[in-house]
Amino acid sequence: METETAPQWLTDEEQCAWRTHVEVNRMLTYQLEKDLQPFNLTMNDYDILVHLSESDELRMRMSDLAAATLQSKSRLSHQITRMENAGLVRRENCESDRRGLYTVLTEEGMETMQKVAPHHVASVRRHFVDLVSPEALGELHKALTPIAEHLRSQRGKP
Amino acid sequence: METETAPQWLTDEEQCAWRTHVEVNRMLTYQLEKDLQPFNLTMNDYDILVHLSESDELRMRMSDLAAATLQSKSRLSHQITRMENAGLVRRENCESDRRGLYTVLTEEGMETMQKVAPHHVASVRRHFVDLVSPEALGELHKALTPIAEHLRSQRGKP
DNA sequence: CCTAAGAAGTTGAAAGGTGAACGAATGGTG
DNA sequence: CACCATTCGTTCACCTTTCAACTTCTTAGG
Repeated sequence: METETAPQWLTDEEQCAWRTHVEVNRMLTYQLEKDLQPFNLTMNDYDILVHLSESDELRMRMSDLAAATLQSKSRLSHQITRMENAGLVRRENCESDRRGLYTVLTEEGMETMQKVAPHHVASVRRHFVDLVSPEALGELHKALTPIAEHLRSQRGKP
Repeated sequence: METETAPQWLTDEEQCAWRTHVEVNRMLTYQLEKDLQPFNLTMNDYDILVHLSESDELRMRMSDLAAATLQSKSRLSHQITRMENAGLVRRENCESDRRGLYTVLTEEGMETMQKVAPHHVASVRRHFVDLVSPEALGELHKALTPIAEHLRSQRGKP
């Protein structure tokens, strides 16, 4: 039995909006990454530092950190090894679950964070936030919210 | 001489909007990539097929394709080698500039494109376009346009 | 012309990412 | 308690991306 349906192509407006969105993301990622380079950090590094610095006791379980930063355990494991070698974080055993580990922000990691954050924020302003009015930013946020919710609900489905 | 300035942190609204934007992008990329997997294509592959299929004579110079898809020449070269092995494209010499090469869409590449496109479009609808009203999509587009322009103007600066 | 500067693309090694398989530890169930 | 499914995090083999070096060709200037 055929269940073929005529494809529901995008209208011109939809296509334009979609392509702009994709393009902005790629270029934005590129710029932010570039602005972090002088500090020898990637966005991935930075993201992890942010999560740790905002968490209780400056530490997070590997799994939680992987979920929070939307990456696989495998990738995070490699990533943390690199950051450990760079002195930004340190692994620490978990008392309550001996399979588990904490990633802990080191003093040096914290200092790096504090040094870099203003530059990164400036970069986000320069390439994104300050380019649109607060109202437009609000609209943007409102438009993206249902999408974010949908995508969160999809995570790890068939 | 100190040129230190108090960092201009993001307001709560700005931060929320920004974080949502980043999160949407990561999750969306993940989903779209996943929806292409059954066809043995990555978004990078697909993007290249789209560019070729929309270009004159179904062919583009390597450099132009690299610029259009926002990747380095080196990366594109490896990428095209893989796609060539998969039979989707073929390299062809350029008469007018003997340093140059064309990437040409093959018959098989075209067929793949036609087979996959409806699914990909459906995926874009399901995870993005259809989740917001046409008005909201318009607002989103309007908000992103100045950002896109700014970023285009930044490409390859110091 | 001839030459030097530079553009087009490729290459190979090193770094980063992926996914399956693994050992260790946990926790619910009979 | 003993079992087995499940979770935690790492590791291995394999693939992709990056970066710098390189070849070949073009082009602008003397």
